Order: sequence, then C-alpha cells, then structure tokens
Amino acid sequence: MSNSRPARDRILDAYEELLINEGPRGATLDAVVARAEVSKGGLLYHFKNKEAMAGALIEKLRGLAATDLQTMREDPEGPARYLVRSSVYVGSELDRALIGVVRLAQASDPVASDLLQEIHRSWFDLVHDEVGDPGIARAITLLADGLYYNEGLPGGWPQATRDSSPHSVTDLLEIVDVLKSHARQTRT
Amino acid sequence: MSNSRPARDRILDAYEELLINEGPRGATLDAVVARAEVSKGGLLYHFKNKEAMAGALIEKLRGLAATDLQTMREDPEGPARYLVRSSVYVGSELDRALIGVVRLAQASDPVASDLLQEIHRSWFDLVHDEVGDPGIARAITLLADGLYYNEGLPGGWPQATRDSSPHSVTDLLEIVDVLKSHARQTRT
DNA sequence: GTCTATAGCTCGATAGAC
DNA sequence: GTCTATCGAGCTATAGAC
Repeated sequence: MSNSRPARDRILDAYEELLINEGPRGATLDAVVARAEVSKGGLLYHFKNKEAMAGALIEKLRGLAATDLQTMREDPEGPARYLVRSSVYVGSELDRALIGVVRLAQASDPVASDLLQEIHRSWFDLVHDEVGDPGIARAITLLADGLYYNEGLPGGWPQATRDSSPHSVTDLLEIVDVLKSHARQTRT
Repeated sequence: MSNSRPARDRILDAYEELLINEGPRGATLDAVVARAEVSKGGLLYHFKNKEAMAGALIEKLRGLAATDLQTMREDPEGPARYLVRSSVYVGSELDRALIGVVRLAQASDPVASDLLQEIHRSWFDLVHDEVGDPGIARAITLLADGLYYNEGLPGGWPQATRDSSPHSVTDLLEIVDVLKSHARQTRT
C-alpha cells in the first residue's frame, strides 16, 4: 500500500512531485490529495493552507542543503568538482527538493527565492575560496547552473544536449580542471 | 495614449510582459486585457482562446530566433562569443519573447518546449562547428544557459552573483577564449 | 472590431460529522 | 486524524448587442 507512511510525509512528497512535473500551476490541493491519497480536509489538518505546505517544503530543503554544503566543503576532490558532479540531476532527495523550490521561486515565492539565493551564494563562495579567481568561480557555477536547469527542469531548455549521463560528466570535470589550472596560472 | 498601436500587438505584448513578470499563472486573460486596455471580448476576437494567444507568441519567437541565428552565424567574433554576449539579458525583443516562451514551456506547453529545444540545438551546433570539440561546445552552451537563466528569469537562482553587467561579461568572454584555445590544442 | 453579461468550471479554504 | 459538503472568488470561454 502506498499510504502506509505518515500522511504528512505523503502529502509533502506528492506536492514536491507535482511541483517538479506539473509546475506550480499543476500542484493544486486537489492534485496533491489525489496523489497522496488523502482527502482535502485531511491535508488541511496537517497544513493549514497552501502557503504552509510550501513553507514546509522550503524548510525541508534548508535542512538538506545545509548537510550537502558540509559534504561539499569536505569533499576530497574540492568544491568545484563536487558542485559540477552534483548538478547532474539524479533525482536525489536534495535534487527533488531543490527543483521543487526553484519552481516555487518561479511562481514568485519570496521565501523560496531567498533560500535559493543563499544556497547559490554558498556554492559560489566555496568555489571561489578554492580557485581564487572570482571570474573563474563564476564560470564554474554558471556551468553548474546550466546543468541543473537543463537536466533537472522539465521544460527548461528541454533535453538540451541529450547525452547527459555517459562520459559527458567526465568531460565537464576535465573542463573544470582546465579552468582551475588557468586560475592558478593567472594568480598575481 | 498607450492604445495607439493595433489591439492585436498590444495584447501580445501585454501577454509577453505578464508571462515574464508574473509567470503563466499570472498571465490570465483578465490581466492581459487590463494591461492591453481592451475588453475580454476584444481579446477573444483576435485570439479565439488562450492557446491561440500562446501560439502567436511562439510563432513570433520562431521568426525572431531565425533572424538571430543568421546574425550569430555571420558574427565576426564567432558563434561562441556571440552566444555568451547575447545570453546576458538586456530586454531585447528576442530576449523577451524567449523568456516568455520559456515560461510557457515551464507550464508544460509542448509546442513551446519543442521550439526551445530546436533553438538550443542550433546554438550548440553552431558553437560545435566553430570549436570542433563537442565537450567544449557543451561547456560553452551550458555557461550561456546558466547566464540566461540566472539573469533573465525572475526567480531562477535569483540574482545569482549580482555584478552581471560591469566587466564580468568581458571576464566570461575571456574564459570562452580559454576554452576555445584548449579545444584547438587537444584536436587530434 | 469592440463591448457587456453571464454560463460553467476549478481553485483554496471553512464547517462540522465521525 | 480524516472525512464530506459547501461557499466564494477567480478563471476561460460563449452569446449577442452595438
């Protein structure tokens, strides 16, 4: 049975899934209750309104992102390579929460936008600390952004350059190394 | 008077503007008619339903993109540098139509997604022809994608790394050149 | 070619039974 | 803690006057 987990969790997962696949417009209360197999009244017992449901998803992301940032900081390959690696959408819990909140931000949710900006800023700072040069750091984060948008968002530049998984990640990591060594060379 | 231009054009511009600033959800018929200063009946005389209005915007983009591709092909700096330059959002007619249609694609419009995919593919192909290496071409288009998303979309990674306009474009173009020369070096 | 009026639907949210 | 029933607002689209 799919409704064996706590109703609150099922609701939040269903909401996240609908945000990702249908966008904010499709993530209606009716759609959420259908997918989570609860009634509308049941949903509104756990989240007093739609905004509270969005808020819960945002807080979930806040926690997941904090953990991931720590991992990124401590990764032996360094933040830059870690960032590019993890920007390939693989449907992890963090990926899903992140894309869901991006969708919320696209629908003009200011709290969502603030959190995303904060996360993004942290990524940039870690990469900047690693490579030294802010221009190179920006190029690397932009590259990761492009990846995330192209592969994580249904309806971005949809299915940009299809071969996302094979050796193309390795290619990109190689390019990250090229940029990193270029930053080393030009350091004053 | 703002309603001196043909009603059809005013409607399409208003729709585009609302798509960009409020997203598909905010671009309702009511909002469009208010902004375009026509009545709902007047709008539906020109576009028999909302889908037809979206279709007209998509066709407008198709034309603008075809012209821009030709410019990109003939640019003396080459497609790669042209792409990065033009990925900085400046609110041109093409920028606006493009972001509007991206918003439509985000709301799961398959025609919008198809056109965007086609445009994006053409960009990649031109850059690929220029630089030879598909991995480098992908990195450059990803970088441009990141730019477009970060700076063109309200609510992307919002206001990613703020200093978008000053000398930072020059920095990015420099990095494009680094990548291009790397592609030349590794060519077999 | 542009308007008003309104039908019919879907949404978010409330009330109250169980 | 979960349900059903229902209200009011906002949406798309139609009908028909001017």
